[in-house]
This record gives sequence, structure tokens and C-alpha cells, in this order.
Amino acid sequence: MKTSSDTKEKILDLAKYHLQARGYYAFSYHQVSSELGIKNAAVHYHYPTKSHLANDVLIRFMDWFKECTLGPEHAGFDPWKKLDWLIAIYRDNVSGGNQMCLIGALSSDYLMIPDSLKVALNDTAATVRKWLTSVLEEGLKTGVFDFKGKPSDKASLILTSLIGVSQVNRTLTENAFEQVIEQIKQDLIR
Amino acid sequence: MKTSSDTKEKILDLAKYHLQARGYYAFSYHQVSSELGIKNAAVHYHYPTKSHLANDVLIRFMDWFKECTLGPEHAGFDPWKKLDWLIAIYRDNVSGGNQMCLIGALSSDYLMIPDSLKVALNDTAATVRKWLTSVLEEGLKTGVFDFKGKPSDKASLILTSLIGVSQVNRTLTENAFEQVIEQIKQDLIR
DNA sequence: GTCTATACCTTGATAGAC
DNA sequence: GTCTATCAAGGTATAGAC
Repeated sequence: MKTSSDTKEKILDLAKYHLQARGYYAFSYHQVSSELGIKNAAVHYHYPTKSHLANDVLIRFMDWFKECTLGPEHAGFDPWKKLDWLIAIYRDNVSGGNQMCLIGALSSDYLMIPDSLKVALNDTAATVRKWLTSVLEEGLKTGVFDFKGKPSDKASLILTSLIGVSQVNRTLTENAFEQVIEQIKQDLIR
Repeated sequence: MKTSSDTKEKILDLAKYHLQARGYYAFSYHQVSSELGIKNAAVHYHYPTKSHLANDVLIRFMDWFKECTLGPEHAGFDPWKKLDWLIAIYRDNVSGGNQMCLIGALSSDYLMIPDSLKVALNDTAATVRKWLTSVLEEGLKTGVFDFKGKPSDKASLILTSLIGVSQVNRTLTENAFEQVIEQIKQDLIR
């Protein structure tokens, strides 16, 4: 059965890709519509404005993130495995067509996005950071991680380096991403 | 004496500001010209295309960076002071109107910038990373820093987190920048 | 060195036919 | 749900007067 939401989902997928490849401002309806074989007006039918579209991309990601991290599978993960799960998301971004982090891609155009989108962006960033903080706290308590400083600060450091490296991976060096991952892990053991 | 390069310099200053505030793609000649009280055609006289302008902003930054780090003043700095000098650059970006790192701002539009600009961007990123690596090596040797892993990996981690946090400082939390700085320092001592 | 004027393109978005 | 047609806005860039 081909439902009406079929195209809507495909639009979200493509929009997410192009948002992460080019950022909010440079991303356009034309990119999405042409790759889908439809006209830009058809995209406007599903998502009246650009900010609606970006907002739904963000909300869908946040829902997915929450579903994963709160789900039964994650409950069985130890802190290292949870961290690796997060890293894998970013590695997929980087290797799958040099994409940036969704949060970073929208943040880099922060001055140009509407306020409503900023709210969703702040929510998403807070959700990820909060989860990572709890993972670090758990690892510290169970002794599998060993580091100085506050878990919340450590979470900010790890998250910003992941965001940063997926932004400049194309610029920095051949293999900046794996270098950063290696160092993140080195700084979690003693 | 008012030289011809007076306006040219002002254009570079403004272009740098707007590049770091909005990224390459969203930044425009109009922003620069209007704030300077001239027309966009006058800017084109000094810098024929957008990529010429961005290129010169980048080159000027790289020259300044090299001049500082190779100059006599820096020779007297210990590794902590050198690191603080780099951090201060980023802190100025963030506090001076929520600007991003110049490298990060251009990297986020990497798919849209011309190849010639990519070269200058890669050069600049390599220059900074190389310098930071040498600072970390020096600190490790003299015993003022203590960390696991390779200095070059550590340099990539620190640099990407600085780039990342100046990108998402406006998104993440109230004081993400100082949190990240605090953790970077915690991870350099034992 | 700066101006006016203009050419040309791409966007986001809307109206209305099918 | 998708189309054609169209619009206004804003961008890069050039030509030529002053």
C-alpha cells in the first residue's frame, strides 16, 4: 500500500541529507524536488515553508534519538558501547558523503534561522548533551571511565569535538575524524 | 595620509566579521558595502569576486597567525600561555558577536566554495594544527602537560572542539564555551 | 574609487489548473 | 498530489559615467 506519507518521508530523508551537506541557508527546495522527480511546488504542498521542513527533520531526529536511547536494546549497553553508538552516528555522517552533524549544520546558520527552529535546535542539542552526560556519569561510577572534571563539561567537550570534526573533516587532514575519536578514548582511560 | 588601501582594509575587516558570523554562502557583498556606506559595485572594484575576497581574508589571517606564533613575543611563552593565546582568539570570536571560527565558517560551506579557496583553507587549517601539535609536544617534553595519546591527535581534538563550540555556542547551553575550555585544561593535567 | 544602471540567476513562496 | 505559471526578493557580477 502506497500511502500519502510516502513522499513526505522521502522529502524528509532528502532534506536531512542536504541540510547536513550544506547547512540550512544553502540547502534549497530545488535540490530536494529535483532528486525526487517532482517540482518545488509539490514540496511546498507537504511543507509550506523551509523552516517547517527543517523543523520536522529535526523533530524526527530527536524522536529517533530518544527512542533509541530509552529503548530496551540500549539498556543492555555498557558506557563504552553507548559512546561507540554515538560515534557511529557521526562516522556515518562523515563517510556517507561528507555530511555534517545535523545540530552543527543548523547551528552554523543560527543567525539566519527563524526562532521556532531555534527552539527545536536547542531542545535537540540539550537532549543529546544530557544523555551523553549520563553515560559519562555511569562510566565514572562503574569505573570503566576515568577522567578529571565534571561529566557535563566532558560531555560538552566530546560533543563539540564530534560536531567540529564532522564540520572540518573535509578541511583538516586526511583522517581527522579517526584521530579525534582515538584521542577522545585515550582521554577516558588512565 | 589616506591611502587607497584604507578602504580595502576596511572591506577585509567587515568581510571577516560577516564570514565568521554567517558563513561563506550566507555572507554577501551588500552587508559589507552598506556598512561601509558604499555600493556593492565599489567592493567589486577591490575584490572582483566573492572567492577573491574570502581568499584574501583567509590569507591575511594566516599571515597574522604565522607572524604571531613565529614572533619574538611568543618565543617567551610557555606552553600553557601559548594555549591560552589560542583560546583567547576563539573567546574573542564567541563574545564579540557570536562569531564562529574562520576555518569552521568556511568549512561548513565546503561544498559551495571554489577549489582555489579550498586550497587556502586547507593551508590555514594545517598551519594552525601543526603549530598546536608542536605546543603540545613541547609541553609534554617539559612536563607541564600530561596526557595519553599522540600530540597530533590531541591537537586535532582540541582544535575541533574549539571550532565546534564556537559553532554551537549559541545553541548548546548558556556557557558551553567555558565548559569546554575547562575540560580541555583538565585533560592536560593529571 | 565610487557611482548608477542593469543583466542575469536562484530562491522561497503562491495561485490555480488538472 | 502534482503540475504550470508566476512573483518578489536578493544575490553576483559587469559596463560605463563621473
